[in-house]
Amino acid sequence: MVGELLWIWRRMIENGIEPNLFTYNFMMDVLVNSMCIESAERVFDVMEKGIVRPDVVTYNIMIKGYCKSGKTRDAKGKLREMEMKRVGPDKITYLTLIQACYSEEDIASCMSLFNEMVEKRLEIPSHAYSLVISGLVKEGKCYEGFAIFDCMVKNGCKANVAIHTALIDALAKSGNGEEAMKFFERMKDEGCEPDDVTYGVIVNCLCKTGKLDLALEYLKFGHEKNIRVNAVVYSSIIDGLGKGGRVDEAEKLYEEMLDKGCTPDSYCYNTLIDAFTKCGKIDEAVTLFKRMEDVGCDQTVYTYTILINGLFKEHKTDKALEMWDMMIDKGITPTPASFRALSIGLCLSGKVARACKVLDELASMGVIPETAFEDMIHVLCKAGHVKEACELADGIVDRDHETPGRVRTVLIDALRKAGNVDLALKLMQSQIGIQYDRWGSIKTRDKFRNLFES
DNA sequence: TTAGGGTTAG
Repeated sequence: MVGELLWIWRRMIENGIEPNLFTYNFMMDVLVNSMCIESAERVFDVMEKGIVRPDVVTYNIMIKGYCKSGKTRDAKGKLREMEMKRVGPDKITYLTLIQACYSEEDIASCMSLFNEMVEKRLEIPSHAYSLVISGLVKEGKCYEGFAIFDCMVKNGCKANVAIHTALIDALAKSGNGEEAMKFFERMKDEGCEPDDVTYGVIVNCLCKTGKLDLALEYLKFGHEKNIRVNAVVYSSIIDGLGKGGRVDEAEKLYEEMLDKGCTPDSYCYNTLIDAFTKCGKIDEAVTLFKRMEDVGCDQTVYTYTILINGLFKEHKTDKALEMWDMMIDKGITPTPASFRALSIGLCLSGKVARACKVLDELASMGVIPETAFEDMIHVLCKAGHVKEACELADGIVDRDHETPGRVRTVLIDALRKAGNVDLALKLMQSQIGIQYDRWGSIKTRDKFRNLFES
């Protein structure tokens, strides 16, 4: 398409036909949609130097191009350029930019762009409200989200199903389950028809607040009313059932899901695997893990974390380590939570050194789980392996991972939380771990493990 | 001629 267009374009120029604004913009849009951003930039430059100057549409297309290629900064620069060249940005300019900032989770920029729209008295499309409200509530700013919602209603803009859904979800997540249900009723009263995503949010809210049977009723209702029941609805209920110890029902629901032709996603598999590991059905969990691979469903860092936790719970240390290695081999980046699962399991099975080795390997990969040592020290103290905790603390300082003062604080806290108040006090009163000279550098350092000798 | 949403897990 682009090649043919360029050919025609060249013929036009050769025959002395000067493209008009419409042709230029059309050309720019084709280039941008084909991700030929640099070519679009060149056309833009030609226009700027020629007779047919870029108008608001040309700018909007260029901004779209920058946003599509992740160059949000350039896109914002183009907006300022428009203002300098006195080409007034319109609602499409702002909406394109707000969308890009929203995708990058830069809600502060969404807000300031939105405010500019308000100041310029531009017509605000419902989608702009949608993005700003969703962005605010995602950041936990429920109150601010509702303020924009009220302002939207005042301006005569009707809230659509997405805005209502985002607000219901925000209420549910901030612990106002009842308010969420009230808002759901209000939405229906106002003639806004809930869709499958709204039901997903409602069902999830019910599951999280322990109203599982009500969630199951909604599922039944959905089937009766022929509402599309999506994988999220199933995952939420399967998770709720699993966490409530109703694993057989969770499994049945998974089968129902398959019967109804709803494809389980990785969330769904993970929740069911989690349910299996929690009730000791580790073999079933591993079977499901293998099935994910067979059906081409991505095994994520969550899948591995759940299984590593489950395998350690069943004292299958080698299998858990195998799972960890498999994850690394597949190029899946471990998260602090996944390392926590591994390190806790290893520490509790007496393999503290192995956990430290994995931690060093992670550091060489550039992955540093921030609370790793703290977690390990806490878990060792909690299990009564205080001597190992102290040895680990020494190891941490020896490897220059942390300062003696910081490790000392962590150890005191861990001892206190584990109920070992005597040792915590002893450590507080002693000089172990921290001996500084008068310039503030470490003079000599006593080992934490000496806590047992004095 | 250009823009377009919200939900789920360790």
